[in-house]
Amino acid sequence: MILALKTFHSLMYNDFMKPQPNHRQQEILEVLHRAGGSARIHSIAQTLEVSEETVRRNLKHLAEVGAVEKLHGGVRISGNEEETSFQQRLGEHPEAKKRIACKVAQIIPNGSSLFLDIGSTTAFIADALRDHQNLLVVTNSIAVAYKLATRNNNRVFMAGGELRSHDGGAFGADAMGFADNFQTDFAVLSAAGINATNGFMLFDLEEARFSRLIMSKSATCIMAADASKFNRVVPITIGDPSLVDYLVCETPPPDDITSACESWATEIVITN
Amino acid sequence: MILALKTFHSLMYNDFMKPQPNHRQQEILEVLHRAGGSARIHSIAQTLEVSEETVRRNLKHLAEVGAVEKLHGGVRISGNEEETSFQQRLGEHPEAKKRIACKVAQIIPNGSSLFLDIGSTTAFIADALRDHQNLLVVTNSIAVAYKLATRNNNRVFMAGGELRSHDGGAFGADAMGFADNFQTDFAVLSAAGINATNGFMLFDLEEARFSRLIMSKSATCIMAADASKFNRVVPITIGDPSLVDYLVCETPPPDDITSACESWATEIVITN
DNA sequence: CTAAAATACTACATAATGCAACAAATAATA
DNA sequence: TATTATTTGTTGCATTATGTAGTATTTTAG
Repeated sequence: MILALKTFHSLMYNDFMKPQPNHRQQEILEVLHRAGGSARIHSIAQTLEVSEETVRRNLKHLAEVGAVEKLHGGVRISGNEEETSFQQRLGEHPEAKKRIACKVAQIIPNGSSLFLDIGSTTAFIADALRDHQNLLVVTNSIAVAYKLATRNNNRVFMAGGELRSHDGGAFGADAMGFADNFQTDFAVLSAAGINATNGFMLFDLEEARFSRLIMSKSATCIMAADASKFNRVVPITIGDPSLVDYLVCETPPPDDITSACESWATEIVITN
Repeated sequence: MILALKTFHSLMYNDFMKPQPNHRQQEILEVLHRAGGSARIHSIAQTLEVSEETVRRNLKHLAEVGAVEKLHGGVRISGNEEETSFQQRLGEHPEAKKRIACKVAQIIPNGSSLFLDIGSTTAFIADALRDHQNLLVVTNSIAVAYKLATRNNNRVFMAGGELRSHDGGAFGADAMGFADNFQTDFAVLSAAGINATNGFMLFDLEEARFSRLIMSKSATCIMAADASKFNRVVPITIGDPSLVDYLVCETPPPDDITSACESWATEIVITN
């Protein structure tokens, strides 16, 4: 009898039930993100100190939701967004990101002070700001710093430390303390996922912490996100979405996100 | 019977079956991207710590899908061209600096730890180190950090702070304190002037201070300088020239500098 | 052109990985 | 506390990947 029940349960579980979000899955996504988008099951299991079967099971759920793609021996984050290398990420939705970046650059006047976080969209924004002058830029992204330093009388403040190998970002307590010195006109952020319930989300806890900090230390907060981010499964929320003043995207978001933005007092800016 | 089955299977597999996605292939693509789009099978195998046969097998699958093109002895990513240096070509003696940079890169083995200071020649050296692997790089130059971070499993430590607008360098007490954390195999410096009396010289006091520090904190010190630096009038001396182990230049220096180098126990390396 | 070296391919044995079922541990709930 | 739901670890077996050795091919050097 008990046996029969258990068998029935496992059938239900394996074949029909939609798995709920699970903290282990968040951990796995975070490990994947830190590893640059792909990793071996063995290494994930070792990092999380669990058995490989556990990793496989949770990966199966994530794969069903479409968050990851399973490969023999390993896994990679699905979608083209979270690709293997930073340079590669730059090439994924270039046209949408470029349009978004132009729009963001229009919002920011010459002489502004701004935080720029790390991310592929942010790198495009740095490009779009190349003709701006007298900016004061605070960033933890090597790409942003490289593009904006030594130009147009800008002052660029780069947070130091070890640069993460997959995106060239400086994180940790030192970077947070560095950013804490500043109070700027704008914070320019990017999100890996947006939904009406949780607001703006990222894959990485450190990125989320940094984003929270610079949101709180700027007068105006601009979030940049292309349409692929809408209602995407991402583990970590960035923080209070009502701190975001503008959401810049290339197509109008779904209705639930639109109405959520109204409740957050977030203005949606669409590129044309 | 079993043998027959196995043979049948391997026939099926090799000749007809579509290969499954495999994490090894993902890893190979990542290595290729990091290596700038092409690499030798031998080096891929070494990087991934697997046999060359494994690399060849997976490369065969990737080639069937059209992701890569196989060459004898190596492979390259299909269709893609990789980025090259841009801004620095406008510099003073690009061809000499490039030759010097290649020579410096030959001195530095994979897996080394090194300081790289700021300077136009140093930027070329960073380019020349693009195929090195597992480097630990400490720098205060945004250009160096940008070129070497997110490549080949390097670890890059960038000194933070305000980046000088003319060269993208981080200086000051914070940068010095940051560099003071490290002890490296090599220090790679450049000089703005060299003469027999004063040794190596720079225009900028902060640069000179930083150079002195990293000279004292490295086992081997490499000075890069093109011929235009010989017997040039420059105000600030870098420090004890006998700490410099190698002087790399593209033509032999004048006799007085050559004999001075002998007294400093500095070996002169000429590019050919 | 020829010989030597490096690279590539094949076959097979071994190792690693994936999968399903079940047992044990943990958390949630009444 | 007892019960149930959920997660995790383990085992046995099928599938896939890898290393090795032998051989063929291509490249390089002379």
